[in-house]
Amino acid sequence: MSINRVNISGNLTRDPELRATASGTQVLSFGVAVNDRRRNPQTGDWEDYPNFVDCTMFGTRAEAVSRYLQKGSKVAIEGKLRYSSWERDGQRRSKLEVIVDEIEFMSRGQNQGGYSQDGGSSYGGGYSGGYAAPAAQPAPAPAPVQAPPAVDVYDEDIPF
Amino acid sequence: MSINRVNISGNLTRDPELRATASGTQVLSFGVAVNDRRRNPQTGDWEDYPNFVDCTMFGTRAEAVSRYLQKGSKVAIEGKLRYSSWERDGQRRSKLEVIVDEIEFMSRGQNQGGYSQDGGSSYGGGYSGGYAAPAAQPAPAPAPVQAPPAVDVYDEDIPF
Amino acid sequence: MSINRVNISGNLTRDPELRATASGTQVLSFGVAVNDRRRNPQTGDWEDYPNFVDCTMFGTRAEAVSRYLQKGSKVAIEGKLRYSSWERDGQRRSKLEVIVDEIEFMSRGQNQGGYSQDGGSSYGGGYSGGYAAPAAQPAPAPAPVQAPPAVDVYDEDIPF
Amino acid sequence: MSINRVNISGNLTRDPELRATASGTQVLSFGVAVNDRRRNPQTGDWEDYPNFVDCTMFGTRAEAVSRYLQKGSKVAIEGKLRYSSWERDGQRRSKLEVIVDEIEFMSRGQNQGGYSQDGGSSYGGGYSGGYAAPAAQPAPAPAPVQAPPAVDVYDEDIPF
DNA sequence: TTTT
DNA sequence: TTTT
Repeated sequence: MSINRVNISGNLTRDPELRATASGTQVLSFGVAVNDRRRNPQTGDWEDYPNFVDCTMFGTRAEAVSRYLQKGSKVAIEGKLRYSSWERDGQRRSKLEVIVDEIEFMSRGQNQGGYSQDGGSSYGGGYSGGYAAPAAQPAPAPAPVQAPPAVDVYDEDIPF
Repeated sequence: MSINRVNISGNLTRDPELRATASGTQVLSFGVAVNDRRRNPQTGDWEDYPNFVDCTMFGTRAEAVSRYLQKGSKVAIEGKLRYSSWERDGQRRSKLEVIVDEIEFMSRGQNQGGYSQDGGSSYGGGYSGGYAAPAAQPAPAPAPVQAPPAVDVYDEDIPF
Repeated sequence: MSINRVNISGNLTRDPELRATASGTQVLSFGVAVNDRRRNPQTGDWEDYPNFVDCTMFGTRAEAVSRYLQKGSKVAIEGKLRYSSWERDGQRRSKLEVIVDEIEFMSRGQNQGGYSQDGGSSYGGGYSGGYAAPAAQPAPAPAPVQAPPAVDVYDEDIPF
Repeated sequence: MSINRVNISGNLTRDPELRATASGTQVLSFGVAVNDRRRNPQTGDWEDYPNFVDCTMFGTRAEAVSRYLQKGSKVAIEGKLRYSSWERDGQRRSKLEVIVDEIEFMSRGQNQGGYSQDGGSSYGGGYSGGYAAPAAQPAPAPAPVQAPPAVDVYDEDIPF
């Protein structure tokens, strides 16, 4: 009954892969980049140092979740550390990964459009709950628009 | 040297309030509703049971963060539990709240528009990083749009 | 599917209470003091500021766990925040507590040895595993003994 | 501004190693075995499956902490995941480890007293606080004593 | 092997 | 490379 708890947030580094064990358990694998915002000592600029974390999710939710994730999706994850080791070419190898207990969708992922707006309504197609349209269900093409003003934030030296 | 760690996600239940202590430290207060998705035993429907958590954030980041938050904003928070007690009308009162160490923006909140799109580009003005336009900086009114198809998810009995 | 996670460590502020719901579910209640070690601005001494956290544990483990806990026991706990509210004397009251998912025993509790000494050794009696004899299995009264040499630590200004 | 949080408990798999960077920062390295208690599907017995986690701690506390730890010591740790990668023999290698923010001592470790007795008490020497005598300050050999009754716990099928 |  |  050790304590073994991980909470991370970040972006998928690749599309998730879904497979099944011999006994039929669904297994979803994906990588998450958990960024550390640090100032580069040379340039003085804020930079993201990624921590690449392999994640695995089991069970019926694995299949369901897989439809909402793709490379670039932002997620918050709760899970446990799991160590495994094996031998390759006479060399001992090991890895530490995260077994996912909970996952929350923080973006609607690539190509999922839909951040659409109703003229003036308070919540334009707002994203407000951890749910998202399946990646497979494309939204109608939205109108052109500029990139979000994230730069402002850097200008203000606020590296949350 | 105790362990004291909280990780929660949820939506602001009210606009945040910014004040300062006598010594000038900024203090930001807000409430977060952390929903438990449970099936209603009566109806069999999935329902959200809210856990209302008071949050307090100190320091220079408090002021910066305040500009990105409003009622309804979705956030992920990391912090510590803090207990306080006082007397009112001869009655002992106490509360448990969360002192915020980290906060991540998961939505662009109410009235922050801006999820604008570039016709066909992969990421329509997407929200992709925990940054958002200040609430005080209104976006031009966007075109009307349907609500997101969150219902699909319920239809499939997937209560993440 | 919000994130809702708490990890704390501390000492029981009272003996745990075990009861059962109408439907027979076991419910264990106890308080935990999670100490913040801070320097007193007046005296400059390290002092413990307690955060009193109410904890509740459900299910068959509740009964099992109850036998290992008593006032003073040190524990590490993993759980979730749960909010509840009610009315008393026409006044709205609410509380935030921790629903326990995991508990780890960090001490053998009160009356179970009492900082006793073997002639001269600095610390009579190791503790090394997270398990302990049930509180219900009383140990013979130990001999009086001095306080533990925790002072050494303070002498070195190490306030973990 | 990502969330990156780890809470684990377990035993040191080796004595910690203290070194310093070129710039003089202290660095403490140690391994922690975080056990999963699972039933062996073959035998039906409860068994510990270890997750080996490398931990690194920086700064002045690293040196202080090193004196309280040794192989076998039980600790609770709070920290962050950190990824690093390098090349060896033309092969890309990487690792995921935990950067320690907080550490709490849960045992007095191996060779630090050893279940010694004060005349008659069952368990000589309580442990109640997260502090311990430095490893460097050896205790006189304690009297023989029975093993702790951890077996009781297994007998009752309670695998906390 | 890598995301924003 | 491994702890209890």
